[in-house]
Amino acid sequence: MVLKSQVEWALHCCAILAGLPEGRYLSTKALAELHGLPKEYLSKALQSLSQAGLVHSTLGPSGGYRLAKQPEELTFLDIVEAVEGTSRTFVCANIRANNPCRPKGHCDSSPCAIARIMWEADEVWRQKLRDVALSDLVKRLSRETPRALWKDTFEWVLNRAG
Amino acid sequence: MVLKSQVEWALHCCAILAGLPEGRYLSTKALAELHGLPKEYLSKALQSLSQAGLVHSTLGPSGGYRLAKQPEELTFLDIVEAVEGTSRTFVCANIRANNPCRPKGHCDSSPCAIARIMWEADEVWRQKLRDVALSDLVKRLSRETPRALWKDTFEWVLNRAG
DNA sequence: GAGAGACTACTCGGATACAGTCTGTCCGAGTAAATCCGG
DNA sequence: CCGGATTTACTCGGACAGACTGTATCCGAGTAGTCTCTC
Repeated sequence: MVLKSQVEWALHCCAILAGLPEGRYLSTKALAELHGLPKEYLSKALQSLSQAGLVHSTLGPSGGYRLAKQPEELTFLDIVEAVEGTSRTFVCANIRANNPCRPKGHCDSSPCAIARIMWEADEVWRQKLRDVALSDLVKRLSRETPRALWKDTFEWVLNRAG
Repeated sequence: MVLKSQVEWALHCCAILAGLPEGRYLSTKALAELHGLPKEYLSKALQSLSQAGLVHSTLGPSGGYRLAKQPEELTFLDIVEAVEGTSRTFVCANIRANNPCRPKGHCDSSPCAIARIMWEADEVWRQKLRDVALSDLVKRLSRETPRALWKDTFEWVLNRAG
């Protein structure tokens, strides 16, 4: 059970988009080159973000993507769920219903205890991701990235931004 | 990103095995019939538990599986990791290294901030699963399952146990 | 110089392969119980 | 009747296919800005 690589890509792209000046757009091509990723496939991840309403897109030359909200209002969970889907990581097939000792017509009043425990764990995972805003990520990255590289990168981005 | 169905099966099987008297074994066939599962495939889940050292197996007639430890010493995480593997749910491809602005020979001192955040979330998920022992599950199940069904089930199991 | 039409660059979506994993099945190796045979 | 060797029945464990999802690529349709050509 591993998250798709698109999750990582989407997070990196959002971090870049968060540093984009208001009103500017950055194309899939630029994002793909910046991260060394296949453009066509990366576009699928960005489409997911777009469909989830996290980013806004514009067509035509100098088109591309920008964030649809402020970085403070976007959480890790928003991005992860946009790509990975919102369904829980544990699905309960309710196999207890197959117990041959079970009286016919017996109906379970509540979900299986196993499922509830697994869902609780799933929920703390999601909560942890909800607690981190995109702005927090940008702060961390700017602190940990060498000053020169950070500056060069955003110069590069601005040259490519429409 | 969804856990395999074998995880659910393994948890249910361990709950049954936890109710088995000391020294008795229960076969894959019995566990499969009890849960309405394909015997051959369920055996793969049990093999995983066996390889992880969570259960002990015996061959021959009246052979099968029993827990290798006390239910208090087995956690949800043990069982989940035995089936699903211990690797993290987020893998970092370190795509920041592909940044064309990066000076040659630059070496990252620490893992990417994105990976660290994702790994923290992964860790709280695991911790939540670590906090629940198999004995806790059995307690919950015995409380929530109708008395008669609970009794009949273990009678059925004891008749099949070698 | 201004406006209309053609052109270009980009996004978006669908169609199409390829690979890896999950699901499911089969058969062989090995063992414990049961049986058989000799004493 | 008893004990040991043999047979048998049953188990686990690994090897072997099919289905599904994730990964990756390509191409066409639609759009907005740009360019060109005409008046």
